[in-house]
Amino acid sequence: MSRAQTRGSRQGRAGIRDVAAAAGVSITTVSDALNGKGRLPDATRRHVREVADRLGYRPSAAARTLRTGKSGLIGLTVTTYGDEPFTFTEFAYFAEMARAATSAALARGYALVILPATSRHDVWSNVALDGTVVIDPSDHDPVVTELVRQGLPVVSDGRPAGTLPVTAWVDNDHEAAVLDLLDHLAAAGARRIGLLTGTTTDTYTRLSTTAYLSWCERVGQDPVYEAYPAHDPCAGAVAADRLLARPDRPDAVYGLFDPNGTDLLAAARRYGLRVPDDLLLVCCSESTVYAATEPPITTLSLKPRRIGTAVVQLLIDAIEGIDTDRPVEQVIPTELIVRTSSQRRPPRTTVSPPRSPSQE
Amino acid sequence: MSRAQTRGSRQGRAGIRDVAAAAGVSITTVSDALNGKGRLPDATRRHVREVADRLGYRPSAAARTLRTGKSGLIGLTVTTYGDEPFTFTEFAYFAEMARAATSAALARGYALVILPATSRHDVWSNVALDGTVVIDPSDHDPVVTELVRQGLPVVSDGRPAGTLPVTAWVDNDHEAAVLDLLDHLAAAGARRIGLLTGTTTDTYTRLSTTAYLSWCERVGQDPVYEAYPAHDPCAGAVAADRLLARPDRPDAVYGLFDPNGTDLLAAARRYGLRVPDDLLLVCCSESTVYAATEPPITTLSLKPRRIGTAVVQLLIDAIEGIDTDRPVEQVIPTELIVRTSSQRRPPRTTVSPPRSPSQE
DNA sequence: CGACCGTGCAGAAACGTGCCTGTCAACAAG
DNA sequence: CTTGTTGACAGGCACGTTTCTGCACGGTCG
Repeated sequence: MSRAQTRGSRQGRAGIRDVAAAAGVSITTVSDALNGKGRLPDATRRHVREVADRLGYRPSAAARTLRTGKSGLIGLTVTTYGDEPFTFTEFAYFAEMARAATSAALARGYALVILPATSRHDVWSNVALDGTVVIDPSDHDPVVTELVRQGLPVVSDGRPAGTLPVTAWVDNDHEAAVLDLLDHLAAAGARRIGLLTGTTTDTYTRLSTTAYLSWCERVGQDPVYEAYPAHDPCAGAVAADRLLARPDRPDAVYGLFDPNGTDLLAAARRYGLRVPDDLLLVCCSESTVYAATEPPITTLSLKPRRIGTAVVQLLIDAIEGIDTDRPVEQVIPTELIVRTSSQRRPPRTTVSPPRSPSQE
Repeated sequence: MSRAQTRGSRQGRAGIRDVAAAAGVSITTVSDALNGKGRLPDATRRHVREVADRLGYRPSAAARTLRTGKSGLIGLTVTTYGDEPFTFTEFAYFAEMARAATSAALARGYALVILPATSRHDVWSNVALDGTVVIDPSDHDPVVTELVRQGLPVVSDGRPAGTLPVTAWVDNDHEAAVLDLLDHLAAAGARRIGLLTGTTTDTYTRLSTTAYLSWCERVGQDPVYEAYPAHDPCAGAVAADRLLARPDRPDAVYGLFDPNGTDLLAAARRYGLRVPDDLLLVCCSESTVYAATEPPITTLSLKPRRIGTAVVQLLIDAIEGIDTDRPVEQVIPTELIVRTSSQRRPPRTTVSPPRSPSQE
């Protein structure tokens, strides 16, 4: 009795015991009634629900997690440069991808936790995750191997390098995208295509660059490229300038990173080059600003929304042990959004409209 | 003994019991040794740590949360339009703010959970939060009142409207910022300043608009503005067009939302207006693209990184019951980044350099 | 020499759920 | 009347920690 009083006078939230006592039933009945399990008459169910509502009862997430082993939390791990969680160059991509992932997770009753890969270990072990999404994991990522060792499903955005044992992955076909794009530029009249690339060794940069080199070899063009540390927003402008200052100046450029479009446009203005007449321009970006620049710039979209959605679906399937017919290795097609900057002879005077927000 | 065997042969992770058994000490000793509590000789501490490492022991976050009542998780709630977690117009702001908030939280041992305000209730109650950051809560936000009722600290980004009982808040002085900005335009020679604003009733839009109206009244100018639903990216371009098509066409425009800069620039081109000669332009944005547009556009920065950091610091202080000397109502100054678009007579030929990434 | 005290550790009670195992009544079939 | 069956609930254990309480022990002091 003194126990009951202690509980009853407890500060804060009401527990399942209080509900059981107030409803005149047992704890089991309350649990079953609220979770829709067991075999109870509807009258009891309604009664218990009503009492729970009246007391403002909210089940303890921690206790439920401890008991069931499922927390309903998914980690969203993003590679970091320096001490900031995500890098400048991937802003729009990450934002869109995270947005889609959050939506998809929420629709299936999960929430997303942002966890930088380089974060202190104590934070990682302090949150109970059901699984993790890893964006572009590095070669032998210690975080990934540790998670896999703990038996947690890990789905990566980006084909895992080496023998990284992820549960599933989703990626674009970066090589095909670059080859397509270079063909597009060549068809528009480009004779010497330059590349603005990064000095980092992540998969995206590596695959795109080798695709460029092999394309050059195939068509017999000397490669013309500049590499810079992609995490430094100022270095991009400098590298764009360097590329256009070369004696073997290209008449078309593809920039691998989001801000390269404005960087290259500014550099072209500085050298008095007209776009697209003197210089064709394409960059990889998710930003809508390139629809309204002067001139509008052709972009390669990696479809981050589809990737974010796919990654989360795969992860939750793995968590819940559902054997869907979804392949565990998915390749999402890219989309080349052709605008003025890559058309030497604009066949129409109309400008492609801004992308609809309700795209898939 | 059969118990011990059952435990020993358990699949998956090792528990604190296993560590205690392997180290030949009690559970208490293990807990104290790993958490740096109690009074133990260093030899015992080292021994226990070593055994724990050898077994790959990771304490269960759920059990710890259940016992201590602290989860180390902070909610990041963002208002939603439609079914997507965050809106288009706030992309750069939200991304920067979330990035800073994540960093600040991580530095103090917390992780962030993204939780849209309109999400289903079951997701909210399924995650154990120590507190929540709310971005721009609406008037009588039901989520906020519910959280406060549960005794959780809530810190809002944006001055809470009405009598919303938040623990603390951080905001810009939007009125002062707009007044300053309008003075800046007037000093640059603007005679009739127009406004591109939103139809929503959130605090930011409301305060900025009333500041504009009161400034107009003070200087005796007729207000010239167009409002549009800010969550629709296409509507912005249309509204920008409408504003410049008016018979009382303004010779300077301030756009409240991030994409308004490119929208207005495109509209000006359509009407053959030169910037800044025929039209002065300023918009509120965190995007770096406006440093490289033609011409570069003056922007008002709300300093989302400082806001994100401040919000998290206040929240964690409240969670941990620390009585700092930090004020619970903080006003962060805005920054007007003056570029060519708002200077009728460019005094220099140099263009302001892109902002350094290492700004505070 | 007994009372006292600080040290080093162990036992066990929570934390709040979910679920497995019973119990008890009612009822039908034999 | 006995026995099997089924519905409607109660009891109690387990999840893996943290932490309060307390025991044994050796040394010190009155």
